[in-house]
Amino acid sequence: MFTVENSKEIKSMFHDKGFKCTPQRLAVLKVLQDTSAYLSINTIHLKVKEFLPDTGLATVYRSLETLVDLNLVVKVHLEDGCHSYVIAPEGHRHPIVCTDCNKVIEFAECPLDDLSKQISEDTGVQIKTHFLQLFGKCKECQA
Amino acid sequence: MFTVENSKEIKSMFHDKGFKCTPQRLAVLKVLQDTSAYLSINTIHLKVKEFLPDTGLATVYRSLETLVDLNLVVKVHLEDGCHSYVIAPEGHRHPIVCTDCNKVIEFAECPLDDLSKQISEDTGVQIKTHFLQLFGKCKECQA
DNA sequence: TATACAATTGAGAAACTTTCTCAATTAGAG
DNA sequence: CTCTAATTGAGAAAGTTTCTCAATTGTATA
Repeated sequence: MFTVENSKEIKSMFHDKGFKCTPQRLAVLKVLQDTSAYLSINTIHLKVKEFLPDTGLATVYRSLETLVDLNLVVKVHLEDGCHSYVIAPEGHRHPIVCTDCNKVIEFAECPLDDLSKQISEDTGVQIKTHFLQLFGKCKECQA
Repeated sequence: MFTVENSKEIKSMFHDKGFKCTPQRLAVLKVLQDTSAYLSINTIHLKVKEFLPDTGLATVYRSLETLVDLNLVVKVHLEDGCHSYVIAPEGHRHPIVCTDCNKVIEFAECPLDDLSKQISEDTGVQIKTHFLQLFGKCKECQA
């Protein structure tokens, strides 16, 4: 059977929410853990089938939904096209996406935390969440 | 025939890029101008057909592509689901989307302009663009 | 104003993405 | 080990987006 790193922790995360810890779900998680880049559903499906050849596409959709629910994975938007997924960053961070290789680099600061209160006062809108992605060219792709 | 506000300016924007100024394209633009909320393709199609009943769905797709190319319209992502459109804000601004009524409120400051250089230095990534949306509850929906 | 041409349109087909259905399987509690 | 409910795979169905092509239309030019 197939395992991911820290599988005990992950197992209890599944159980805490009443989800079963299935090989398919772990495979989807592992694929994303091993990549740290935005992957489309189809790419994830292909990579999962290297481990578990019988995995159906619908299961990949369902597994991703579950993993997002557990905050282990984030659903993201690329500039053209939607519905890609990446392993969730720890804490409150935002990704920089390399437009050449799709790799994700995180940066620590969130400039919105301070600004949100200011904006709430200025506009009267109760700010609840925000969505921020940066796009650029990573070191390797510059070379 | 159907006109939008500032139609001369808009007409020359089309011509400058070699696009024709068609009633369908103006209708799509007008629908978005009159709403200032994120609208899905289907909603836009319905509203356009109130003016031009024969407009096909494919034309709405194509018109939106053209309007995005002209920077008159922005393609955006809502929290669940994709591919909605809104009239482009002037200058470099980001939207606050009301999660109750989908209305868009803009705020002037872009916190990323200053931060981008800092992040480029820290991470070695050449930051090219960024994507930022805030979500909250607008004044009216709070009442 | 009339003409010619290339861009645009509508309609439906086609491609692609996502969700649903259901019988068979399986994880996990007892 | 057994039982049960959750999960799975497969394909159908639904939904979204793009493509094709003949007919139409905006506009540059005369």
